[in-house]
Amino acid sequence: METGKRVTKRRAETRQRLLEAALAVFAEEGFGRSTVEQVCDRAGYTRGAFYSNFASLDELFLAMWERRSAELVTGMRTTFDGLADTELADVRSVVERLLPAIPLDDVWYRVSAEFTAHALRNPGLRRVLTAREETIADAAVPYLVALLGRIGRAVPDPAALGQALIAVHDGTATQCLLEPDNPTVWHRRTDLAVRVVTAYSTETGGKP
Amino acid sequence: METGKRVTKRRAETRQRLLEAALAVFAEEGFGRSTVEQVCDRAGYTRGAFYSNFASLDELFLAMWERRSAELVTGMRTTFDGLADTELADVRSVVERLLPAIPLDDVWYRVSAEFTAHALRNPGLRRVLTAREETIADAAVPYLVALLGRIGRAVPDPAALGQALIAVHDGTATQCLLEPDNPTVWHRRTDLAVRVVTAYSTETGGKP
DNA sequence: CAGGTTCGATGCATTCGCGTATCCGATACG
DNA sequence: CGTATCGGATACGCGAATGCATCGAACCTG
Repeated sequence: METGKRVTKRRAETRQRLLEAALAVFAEEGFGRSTVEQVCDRAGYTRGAFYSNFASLDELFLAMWERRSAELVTGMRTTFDGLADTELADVRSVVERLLPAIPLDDVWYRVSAEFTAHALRNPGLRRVLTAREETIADAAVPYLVALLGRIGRAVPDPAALGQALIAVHDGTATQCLLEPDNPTVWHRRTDLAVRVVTAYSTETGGKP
Repeated sequence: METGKRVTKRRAETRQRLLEAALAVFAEEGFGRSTVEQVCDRAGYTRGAFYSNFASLDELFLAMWERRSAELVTGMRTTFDGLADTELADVRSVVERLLPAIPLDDVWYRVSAEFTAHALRNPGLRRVLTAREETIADAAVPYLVALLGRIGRAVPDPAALGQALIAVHDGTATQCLLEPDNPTVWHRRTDLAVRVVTAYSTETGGKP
């Protein structure tokens, strides 16, 4: 009786499996070189199922990306909630708690990078991407600000810090995944984050 | 009589035009969705010419990327040389001289982003990419260090600064090109660079 | 300027991927 | 339970892109 959706059930399962398959296929082949059939094969369906659920590969790509990145944000949020009361001494310790909350998934990052390139070509997708980045910043920065407050630091311009951290994350993520076995790169990633957070916050009077 | 290359002349021209066409086509369509024929059409040749010069689109992609990125580095070098004697007061003025030397080319960045994604899938290309980043850092950091020296600042760990700046550049470039008409993003880009350079350098005694 | 060589054009066969139209089994509903 | 609807499979035709094999023209060389 509800308005709109009259049909459901295994359909969700099918969609889900197609989306998962797409992530894997895109990561291996690259989005541009991927075909509808590859995705269907991996998901265990035929093209009929695909076209019954999506109009095009582009649409699937977008749907997959949105779902996945949304999951990432919620994952971040819960992780943040988990570390409510931990020992915090300085900026470095704060960063070292928060950074691992953003997992560097090789598979996801490949797809993510291609989505960015894709978005740069499609004005419509640009808004989607920037909106997502805003969401991420809005999710992370308040926690960061709170934690910094606990060690006696204030953040004059949270939005600027958010944008800076996203840039730092993206940039260093590339470097880390290009040389996953080079520990130096990873250390420098943390270092950079620490310095940026420091630079965007100021010491205040006392710590509780 | 020289060993090796016995043939040349218009071939260079052909190659060149194919490479240029490839850049444009890849930027518009994305590498993955580009075809040999599209590149040839834009260059004014037929597929015969292509297969006579390259074995595959992948090979062309790599060749084009290498040429272009090499040009970028030499371009940077000459620009740096040009600003030998300019007024420099503080870190910000230094950054404001150096940043524009790295042009944010929309077309190139799209291709570049896809190449990165491509490299993440091909171990062989990873080395190529990291090597190029090293080259870029090696080209830029010495100038930066020298300029900082002129305003009484030293850089304890130039390599770390190099990696940090590359990350910052890549990350903020994405943001700027996603919202090219948003001046805030651009300002923050410069800001971030200034703060990072500041954080990675220390004040010394006097300035000449 | 004559010779052979090289470069790029052309034609062809083939494979690949797409999108649709149709059919059959599964599923919800009365 | 029977039945109507839905979801995915199957089958088909089409267009596009590939890679090669061959041909004619442009190019150096002596």
